[in-house]
Amino acid sequence: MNTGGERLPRRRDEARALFRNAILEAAEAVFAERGFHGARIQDIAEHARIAVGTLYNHFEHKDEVLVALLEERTEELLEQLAPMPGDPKGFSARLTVRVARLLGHVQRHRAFFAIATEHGLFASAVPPDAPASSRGLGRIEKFRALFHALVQEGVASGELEPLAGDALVRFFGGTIRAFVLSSLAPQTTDVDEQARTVVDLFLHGAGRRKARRAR
Amino acid sequence: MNTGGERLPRRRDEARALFRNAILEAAEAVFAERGFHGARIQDIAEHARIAVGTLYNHFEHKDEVLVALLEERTEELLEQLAPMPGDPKGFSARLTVRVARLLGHVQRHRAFFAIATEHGLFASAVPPDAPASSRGLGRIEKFRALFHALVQEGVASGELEPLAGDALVRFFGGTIRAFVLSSLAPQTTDVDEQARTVVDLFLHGAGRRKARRAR
Amino acid sequence: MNTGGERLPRRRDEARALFRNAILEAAEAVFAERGFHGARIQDIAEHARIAVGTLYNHFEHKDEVLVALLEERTEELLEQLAPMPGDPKGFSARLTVRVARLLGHVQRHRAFFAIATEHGLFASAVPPDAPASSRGLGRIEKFRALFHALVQEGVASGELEPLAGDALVRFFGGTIRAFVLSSLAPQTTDVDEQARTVVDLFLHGAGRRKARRAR
Amino acid sequence: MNTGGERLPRRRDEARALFRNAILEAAEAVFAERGFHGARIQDIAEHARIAVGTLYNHFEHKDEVLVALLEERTEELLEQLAPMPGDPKGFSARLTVRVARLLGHVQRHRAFFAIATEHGLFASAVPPDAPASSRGLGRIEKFRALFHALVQEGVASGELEPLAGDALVRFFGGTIRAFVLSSLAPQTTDVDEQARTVVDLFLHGAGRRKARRAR
DNA sequence: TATGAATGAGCATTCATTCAT
DNA sequence: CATGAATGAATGCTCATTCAT
Repeated sequence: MNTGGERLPRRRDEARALFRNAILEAAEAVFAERGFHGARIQDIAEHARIAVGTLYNHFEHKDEVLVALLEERTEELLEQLAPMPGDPKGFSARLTVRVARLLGHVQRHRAFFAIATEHGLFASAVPPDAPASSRGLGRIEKFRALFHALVQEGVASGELEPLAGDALVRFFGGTIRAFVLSSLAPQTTDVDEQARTVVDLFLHGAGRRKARRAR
Repeated sequence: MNTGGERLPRRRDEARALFRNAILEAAEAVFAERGFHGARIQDIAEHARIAVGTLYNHFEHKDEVLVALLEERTEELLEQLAPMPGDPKGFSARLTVRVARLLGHVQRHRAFFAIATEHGLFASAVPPDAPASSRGLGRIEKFRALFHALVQEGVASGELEPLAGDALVRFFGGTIRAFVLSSLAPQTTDVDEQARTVVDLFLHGAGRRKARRAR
Repeated sequence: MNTGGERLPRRRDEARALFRNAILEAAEAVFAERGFHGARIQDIAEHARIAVGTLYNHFEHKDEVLVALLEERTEELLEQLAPMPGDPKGFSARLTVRVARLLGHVQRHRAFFAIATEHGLFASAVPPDAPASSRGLGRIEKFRALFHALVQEGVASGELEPLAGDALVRFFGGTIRAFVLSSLAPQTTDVDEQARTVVDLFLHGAGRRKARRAR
Repeated sequence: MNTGGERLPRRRDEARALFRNAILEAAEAVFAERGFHGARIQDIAEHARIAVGTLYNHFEHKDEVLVALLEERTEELLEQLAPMPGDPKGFSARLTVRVARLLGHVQRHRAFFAIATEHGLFASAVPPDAPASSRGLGRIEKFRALFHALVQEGVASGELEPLAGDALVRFFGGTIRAFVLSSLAPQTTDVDEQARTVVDLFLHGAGRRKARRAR
């Protein structure tokens, strides 16, 4: 049974979502090509095949477009780290598949993440007063929270050394980031292989091991 | 022998260096306060107590100021990683004191490095076409080269696992970066303690260890 | 006889009038608060609780709303100057009560007249090419005509000096305007007292009088 | 004797004044032709044969240009009302020549005063919050003050009836304004004749006089 | 006829860069 | 060389108006 009263609002919302999406995709492309400051609102609008005014019906400021885009892609990125049905059981194996998923997602949105890293995707240590950054903090926090949860998981499972402060969290973030950056390079790399390296290094470090079986 | 011919040029060069320095310091302050795009050439010139035109006698473009500044501070940063007379002998101990020096330097130039990290201090993976970045590559390369050398040192000493590719280099960079970022936060942190953590994590990872002596 | 054919149109007209009125009242409020250029069509529509499109079903341009509003309030203003049943007989007494009515009306629509005076309520001497003003002339003319009639009345009654040209008309207008402006100030003023002053000054000027009875 | 130390600053100031003047004159022309809101900064700059940026080196905002212009012309207008060497002695005769000067000045800057009257030259009763108006108040006040002084002069000389409040001041203002407006009309009018009428009406009103000698 | 989202021309303002002094 | 005023291209954003529903 179709309740007519809902149909119109739903259509409207769908339309809004379509626009919003088109704008964000256009923005992703233009930002990736020209960088944030080089991207003109005009360009984004044209790329989305809408008028400038229309864009401004959906976003108040240019900043807001970038923030929304970061938000959106971040959310997706975080989803890659979430557990999924077929994931293996052991902590390190689980971690490996998750990291592989994350690296894969980054590679698929390579161009965008390249500029996103410059706009505080992972961390802008001392955020400027810009309004964009205010919401940005929330974004960073989500990362930190998820990393934190992952680390706790490892500590709980006994596979991670309980370390004071958030050193482990930062360490994990830094390790991930280092490999995310290399994922951005144009040459295709084996994501699974990379993920294994990430997790191995994260767990055992770069130090020489006496006897080591399969890694 | 008349050294007059040399004296004047030397004076001139000294004067040029003074100007250049004043400009870079002013730029550091203004960039730190307003970010690169928020900093007007005018502001920098005023802060350096010179005229805009004078600034343009020393730098061709605004970009160039940023690049020169990154170059300068990077150079200093790299110097912190170089071996120094009183440094201990063992690889990990040597590494620790070097990392401590680096973190200390970052803390001293906190405000600047905060914005520098956003402008590819450590790595901008897919550099945009901006002229600034073209020279930037050289800067990144210096880092990579130094990190590479450090890692080789460790491998040679037998304390680092020889890993294919530049994974170790990236891993080291990522680990450093993670802690550099936290150095940028306003609270004073114990640099030596941090350095120990960095090196320990770098060497042994976050995994649980059976028996561990002093870290 | 079936009046149905008339009923509907009448209803329609009533509806139109309701809309028109709501719009004009909303416009009065918004113009008063933000001035003509500061008032967005959107604001007016919202204030009238209708959609922008609806407003455009009743007025072709933004200008037209202002003009209609001026027209409407002007008409009312002119009505205050018209003779009314209980008015006294002598010219100056008649004039006084009329002026008192006018000042009272202005005070009641204070906010609007404040901006109206800036948009040629009384006179925009050299009208710009704006379409708004073209009809505006008619409005000014109505004033002039009414003032003219009043002056003629006075001349006919022998109480006004017959002066060449429209000097008297302008003089009367200027005098009225001076006191209208002060009526716009927020402090409540005694309208009757003001009207007496207006008429007295208009009739006898500001010059010193030898012996003067009750004014 | 030429003091070199002063020459340069003086030149600079002269240059500034020249620019400022050119801008104001251009603005007068463009405002007069298109009205304030119709005048684009671009137009004004072009008319002054300078670049837009240059205009902004002399005025912060578009508003400021209008305000400065009003200020400037107002000042000149007020100067017309000031006593001058050859002026006659008696109050009314003195007043007449002053008013004639004022009307003459208005006629010479006809186009500008036409739009100025719409922007609060004489009085904007309830000033909007616009920054432009804040200084505007000072301008109005100068008028009021001068009118007030003139009126006091008349009262002191015994030729004006001492009236409570500022009624006389407003009355004078209104009378002047009425004739200023008609001065704005394109037909050339005899300024002296008009001035006589203004003063006569101001002094004796429009009422019928028994016996009247020379006016 | 009411609606309100889409439209895009229009404009103030900024700021890197130049160049006459 | 130092100076700093002049330059004008570039761009974010507004808002009256249209029109498909």
